[in-house]
Amino acid sequence: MHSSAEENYLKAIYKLQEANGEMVATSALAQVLGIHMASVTDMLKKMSNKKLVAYQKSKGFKLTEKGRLAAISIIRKHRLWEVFLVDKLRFRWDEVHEIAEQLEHIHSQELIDKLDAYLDFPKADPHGDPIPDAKGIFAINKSVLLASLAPGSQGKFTGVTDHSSAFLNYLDKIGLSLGDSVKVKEVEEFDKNYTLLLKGKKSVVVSFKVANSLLISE
Amino acid sequence: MHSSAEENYLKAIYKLQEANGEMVATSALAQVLGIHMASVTDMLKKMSNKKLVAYQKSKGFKLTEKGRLAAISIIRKHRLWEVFLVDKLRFRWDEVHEIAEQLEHIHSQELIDKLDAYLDFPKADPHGDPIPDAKGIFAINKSVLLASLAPGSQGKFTGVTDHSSAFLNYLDKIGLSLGDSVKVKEVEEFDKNYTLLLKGKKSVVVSFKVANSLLISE
DNA sequence: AATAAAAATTAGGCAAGCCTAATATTACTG
DNA sequence: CAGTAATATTAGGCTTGCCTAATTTTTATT
Repeated sequence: MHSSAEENYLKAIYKLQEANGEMVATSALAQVLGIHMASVTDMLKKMSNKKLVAYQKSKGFKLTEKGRLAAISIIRKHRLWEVFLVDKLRFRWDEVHEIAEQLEHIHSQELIDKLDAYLDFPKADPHGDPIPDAKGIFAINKSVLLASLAPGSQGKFTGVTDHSSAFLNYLDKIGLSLGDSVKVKEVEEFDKNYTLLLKGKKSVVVSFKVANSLLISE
Repeated sequence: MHSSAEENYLKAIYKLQEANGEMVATSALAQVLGIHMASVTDMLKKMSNKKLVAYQKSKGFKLTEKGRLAAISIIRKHRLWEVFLVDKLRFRWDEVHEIAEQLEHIHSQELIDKLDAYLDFPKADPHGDPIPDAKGIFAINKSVLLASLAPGSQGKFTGVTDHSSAFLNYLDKIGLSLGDSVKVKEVEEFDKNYTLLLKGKKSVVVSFKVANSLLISE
């Protein structure tokens, strides 16, 4: 079994690879984990010996298949626990991340399988992030960033890329919830502000920063 | 916040004090934690500095009030998680201990309070062990060991002192469940075997070892 | 290409928690 | 009460996962 530290590395590398392509840099990892580069070098040497990551000198490193499967398993746990916290324990969607960060490190295959069944095999967590099944397969997610849409396009709001409390609370405040239909009414050239039409009625203006953190499907 | 290691010490010391009176010996703790005495000495020095335990040289040590409260909080978490695993996730009562050993170290007061409410404020875990409330108060438990009862006495089976899978499976096998009424029909002088009458009908013969692990109330 | 800046690694250290071996203390027993 | 056994403690070490400081390698800039 892997240590919590290793699991956090695996998860972070997985997410960096997803976001920025194949190879991941020591510095990028150090930044997202909030630790120093020397420590990352250290750890990656160990994880490389365990065949969880593969080096390519002066190109960075990436997960091996073994590492990828381990990472997905952790992500699965994290997201299932988030569903539990919101659906069953009635936490708000902006409160669950830190607790799930702890729960994801509980080691028990049977626990996570039973939790999955208890939650009725959810396909996405409270932030719209897809939950891989027991075999590590994601129900395909073809969402795009709202910021990539042209005026006139519309779709369904199905996820966020910023999981901070501040951002999630802002969405609550402007009345935007997962599943809502969203239409891009106008994009202001000058400041890149987006004017959106929510659920076919309310209109709100959001910054590029916000538009770039919203995932739209369909 | 305390480390998992510290929490395990706190819990173990609490249980030893409960079982054997005031002072706890280094050797006893080393034995139940499965680590060496020198390590225990080490750790207790640190925990003593943190005012979690109080030394009395050559008499052993015991929990301070601060330590006692911390221990009870961990026990509360452990037992609530056990209820969750059995009542909600449908684990068997002999499967939950190891998983709860991990879950008990999750740090979030809000989580445990919401879990408590979700489970409808249970007073005992699946093994009959009392669950302290949020203030650390136990609903009083006046159970006695079945092995201390004279022939003819009867009561309700409300708990166990042995939480091993082997023992719990044995109870399942002989058909003894929490809440059942039990009458001591006979105690054999020679080998200390107990003949019990379960639920007023079935009669079973159990060893002293078993009788000494069953808690009877009422 | 020379130089500066950025990225990565190496070397040496530290705290937590464990270990073994050696020593000291306390308790038990004849 | 001496001698042994049981208990405890000290001393020195190890691994994990982090740190700082120094150095090397790579990349970017002129």
